[in-house]
Amino acid sequence: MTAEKTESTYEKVVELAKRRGFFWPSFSIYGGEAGFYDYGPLGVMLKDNIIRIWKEAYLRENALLIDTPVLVPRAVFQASGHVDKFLDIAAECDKCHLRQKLETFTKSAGYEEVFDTVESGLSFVRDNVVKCTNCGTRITRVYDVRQMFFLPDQGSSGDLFLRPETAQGIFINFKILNNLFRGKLPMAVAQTGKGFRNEIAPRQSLIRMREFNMCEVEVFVHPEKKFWAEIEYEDDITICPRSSQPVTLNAREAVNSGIISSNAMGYFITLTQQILLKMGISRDRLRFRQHEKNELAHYSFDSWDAEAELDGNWIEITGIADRNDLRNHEKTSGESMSVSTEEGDIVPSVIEPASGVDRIVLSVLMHSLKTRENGYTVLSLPPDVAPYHAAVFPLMKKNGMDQLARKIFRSLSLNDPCVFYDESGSIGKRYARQDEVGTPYCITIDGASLEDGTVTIRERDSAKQIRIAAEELINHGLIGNPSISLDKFKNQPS
RNA sequence: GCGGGUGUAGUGUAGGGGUUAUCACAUGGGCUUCCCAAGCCUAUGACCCGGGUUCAAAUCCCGGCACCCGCACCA
Repeated sequence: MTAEKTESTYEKVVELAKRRGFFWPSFSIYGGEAGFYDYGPLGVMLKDNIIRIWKEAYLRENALLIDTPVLVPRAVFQASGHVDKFLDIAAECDKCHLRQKLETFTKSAGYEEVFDTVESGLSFVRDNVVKCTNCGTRITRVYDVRQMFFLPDQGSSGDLFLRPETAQGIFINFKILNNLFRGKLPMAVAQTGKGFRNEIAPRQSLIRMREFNMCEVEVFVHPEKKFWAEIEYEDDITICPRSSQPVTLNAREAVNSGIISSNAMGYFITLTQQILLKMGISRDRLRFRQHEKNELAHYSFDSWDAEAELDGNWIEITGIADRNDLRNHEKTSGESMSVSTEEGDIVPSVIEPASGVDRIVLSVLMHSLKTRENGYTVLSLPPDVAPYHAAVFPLMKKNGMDQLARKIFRSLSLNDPCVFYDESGSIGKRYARQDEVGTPYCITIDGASLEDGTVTIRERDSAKQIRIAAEELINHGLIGNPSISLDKFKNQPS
């Protein structure tokens, strides 16, 4: 009676995540709350590594970092358009209580209207007969579903909202930041932090959460040129332009041929690909897709999503949007957002690469999950993304091997705290436990170590090992140490 | 939000009105073991929550919550 079921990669990762401590549903002793997940010990380390890689990549672009509040007064999201546009106009059938977007009702009745406000929706259903798609009753009840959480009247000037994106914290500080940057353009400002969206139907663990981690950069460029820097990279990118077939080419070609609209857009699409690959996303399971016109957010007029393939579905993990927020804030606040250039005063345009950290964490785990021929699981994470860079084991807990192993562990962890010590169970069990959480190297102290100070170091993916002086590892570290590069393991026996 | 399915140790599961609630793996301790989840001994650990039916509910019914699938949604 048990149906034949192949476990999806998603299910394997969720099971592994709970069992080994990457992430699990929050608040579970009180029944849980949909859309919230806790990061466990290994998950925090993995997530922090992913954020670090992102941050380092943008520091190399001379980006400025900033950290602004999660709670934001109404005026900011009034100006950005979120208060008015970041909501769904919904309707409920009085008889069968079917609730869905008003537009879903009106479209199936043959109308093309789009609704921005409850008032426009109400007057439409007064003037036109719109029937329930389920039971045929006339629709009269229209209401709005806000996608921002908010705390009514908690601020000194009224309502406080939990930010749905970190970006506004950068825009409203534009003048201060640009002064710190000595008035130059182009300029990039980066922020990492939490965002909140009141998802109606949170799903798929880390993919759609109501509280989530984001990494956002606002790149301020000259509005006509939209130029950041020469695109030096020749990397092939899989590109899906709006309403046409996917092509593979590098960003410079794509910009020159007009497939990608600006230098800055092309530059940051390439940079995004490089960052995602470094984090452990698979090249052949990554593509960049341009938004259809009707898909664009209210603030954006061109947008490309980096999408990762997960169990056959393409999921957005980063969005690169062309937006124009400074003008809104200039208009609403009365503060000038213009910058003096040789061609006169201009209000910069914004190119925004924005990443969902949690979705990247899940994608990296799913893309890294491998199964050995013997059925055991290996997480093939990039060494500097893995929670632990190495594990140290005494081959056996006797003859002083454990004392020496602990000593070597101590020395290693002075320079690199991401090292794990384990002396329990058989050696094979310890290797397998580390494989499953992606630890790239296992260092074993054996009988010979006691004689000459060498240890064996086993590489995760090949399960092969070489012998090396412990001092070499202690002095030169684990990540990027050429004496333990992958080719050193190639010709070793299994 | 809608419809359907599922909820039993850390994980995966068996059972299905009265059981000391099955099994495996994992986990702790011990023995053994000089390199890949080995073996032996031993210990800990579970019926999602609330209400109802019943002499008796983990089991049946209702409600809630969570997860999964489909639809809708995804600024």
